[in-house]
Amino acid sequence: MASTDSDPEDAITKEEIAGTAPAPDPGTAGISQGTKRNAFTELMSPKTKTTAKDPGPEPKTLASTRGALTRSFKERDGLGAYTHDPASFPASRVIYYSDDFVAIHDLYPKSTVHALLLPRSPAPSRQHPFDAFEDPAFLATVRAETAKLRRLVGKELQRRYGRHSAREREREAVLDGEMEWEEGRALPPGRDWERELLVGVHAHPSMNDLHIHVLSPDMISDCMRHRKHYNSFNTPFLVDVADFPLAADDPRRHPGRAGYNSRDLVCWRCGENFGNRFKQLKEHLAEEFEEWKKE
Amino acid sequence: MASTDSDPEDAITKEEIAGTAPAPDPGTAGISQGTKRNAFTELMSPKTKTTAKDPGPEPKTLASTRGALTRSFKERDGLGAYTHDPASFPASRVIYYSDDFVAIHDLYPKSTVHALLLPRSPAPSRQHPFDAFEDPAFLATVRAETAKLRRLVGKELQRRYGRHSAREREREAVLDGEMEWEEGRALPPGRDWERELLVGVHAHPSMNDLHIHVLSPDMISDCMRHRKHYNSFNTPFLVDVADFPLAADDPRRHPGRAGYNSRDLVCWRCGENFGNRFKQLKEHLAEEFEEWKKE
DNA sequence: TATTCCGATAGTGAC
DNA sequence: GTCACTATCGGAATGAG
Ligand SMILES: Nc1ncnc2c1ncn2[C@@H]1O[C@H](COP(=O)(O)O)[C@@H](O)[C@H]1O
Ligand SMILES: Nc1ncnc2c1ncn2[C@@H]1O[C@H](COP(=O)(O)O)[C@@H](O)[C@H]1O
Ligand SMILES: [Zn+2]
Ligand SMILES: [Zn+2]
Repeated sequence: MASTDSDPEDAITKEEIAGTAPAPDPGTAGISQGTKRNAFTELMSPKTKTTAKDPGPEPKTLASTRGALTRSFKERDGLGAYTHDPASFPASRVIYYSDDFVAIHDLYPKSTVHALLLPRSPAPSRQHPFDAFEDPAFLATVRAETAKLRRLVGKELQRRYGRHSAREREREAVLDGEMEWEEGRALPPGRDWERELLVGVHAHPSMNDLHIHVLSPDMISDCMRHRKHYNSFNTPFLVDVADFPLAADDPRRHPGRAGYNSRDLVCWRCGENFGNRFKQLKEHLAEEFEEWKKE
Repeated sequence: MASTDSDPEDAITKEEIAGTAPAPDPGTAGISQGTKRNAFTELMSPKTKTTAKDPGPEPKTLASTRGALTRSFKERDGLGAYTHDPASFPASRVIYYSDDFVAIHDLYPKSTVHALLLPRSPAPSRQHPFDAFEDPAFLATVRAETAKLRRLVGKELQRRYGRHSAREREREAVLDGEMEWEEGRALPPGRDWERELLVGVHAHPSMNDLHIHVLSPDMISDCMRHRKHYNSFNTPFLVDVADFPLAADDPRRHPGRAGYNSRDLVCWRCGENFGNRFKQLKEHLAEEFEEWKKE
């Protein structure tokens, strides 16, 4: 039961990444590909009591950033800080950035891995995603960048949970010569972590700056606190980037009318219906998480 | 601010009434009429952490009583213990009893003084009050006994709050010769505490044994905890004993349909509407209580 | 369908 | 509309050298 210091599921500490300037190469910046640890680890989860060293979801940090920008970031404008000045954030928060995009770790992750892709173009950033994605050129660049971030998040899941995975271990065993394998036959592919990721936008975002969610399907997080959190990622309220542009009569254009957020709670993995019993769903999800890792 | 040991608003301790057997005379038993203190004082209020000396609203006491009776008192039958064996309770709980009635202090009082009258006749005791009161003879005896308890409770209010009351002090001043008063003119009557008491039954009782509430209108109590508590004494859900027998089409026969218990919270004294804001109502009631005592 | 705090509402179990 | 416990649901504020 005791986890070791090098447990890949552990979050690294702030100190361990201190001084690491965000790398300019958007493809790999913030990811130490050959090492066990990388920037895809999170700060201490929010709302747990803040320590002296780590003030948690930092109103202080945002406030100080704001001073430099002569601009006020209200509650729902919090993501603007990242696109305005990505360099001011530690690598534990900003995964990478370029002139056009910033990728970050969600400050209130709803799964064990939860990243956001933030386009930096001011105009579409202020639009509703359904409107912004009407522009085919913009949609294309977002899709391409989302694919990149998706690969990174997939690799992070592999790094964290690969050792639990039956498929990954099979591949490893063949590679290490520990398992019989027909000469010339293709290697076992290992697990396709990317395929299971949730990638999309909320039908009615609360944060004003355009952002695309890229997250593990596990829904394991202390920040997952109520029904709307869960349903926003496990109903049509989450609109896959692949689904754009939306038809004019797509019901997801009226998420309130469709009532996605008030649906019964249903396990994403086995379909069990939990009604309103959020806490029981959470306990069930913890069990599903263990099984899921083993696939 | 510091209260003295003899503050008439204080509850007396269990020790002070220890060994006091309930007096057989239902008219005055449990009330020490000539003294400052009497049995109209309450045990430590429930749900505050129980001490070793006073276990609070005593599941222990009821459980041990049950053993002697070879009978199980479930949650909603808790009042049966008093009519079955009133002598087994301390005078701080049982105000008085006779062959036909037991008067007790409500274990979860919803006002500073809150008594219950329990008829001991088994048949009507198990009926809904609306049905039991269809019997004119029974209703007459209940009315007479309720009038007695009402007088006792009125006297208790006078004992507790009389020193704050302008009308009581006026009378006292005349009696003491401290105030000019025309020769032969009737004395100032003092305050009619009885008149303000709430006396009645709940349109849909939760406790199975027939009981009549007799309580101060102040609604000041730690046991007053939610909207239904308050509305059950401050809407037509409380049916005055004087209103019986009820007409066949009286809307109070269908309290759920009438929605009394889900009404907005309205101050009993000034009529201010607090909507759903129970806590604010409670704070307001504390202020009203101070003013009310001064009347 | 931002978080957080606080409080009102709702379901359960009570031997 | 018993109590007591837990959990769910609901509104309001969120900034201010
Ligand atoms: N200051 C912040 N930094 C990073 N992520 C945030 C911040 N504030 C909110 N979020 C996340 O932004 C997302 C906004 O969700 P939505 O607007 O519903 O698509 C949520 O997942 C939040 O956890
Ligand atoms: N064990 C008990 N001893 C004395 N009073 C009780 C007991 N249990 C409940 N009560 C009171 O009985 C009353 C029942 O209210 P109702 O049935 O709505 O008329 C409430 O005022 C309770 O506080
Ligand atoms: Zn499941
Ligand atoms: Zn008032």
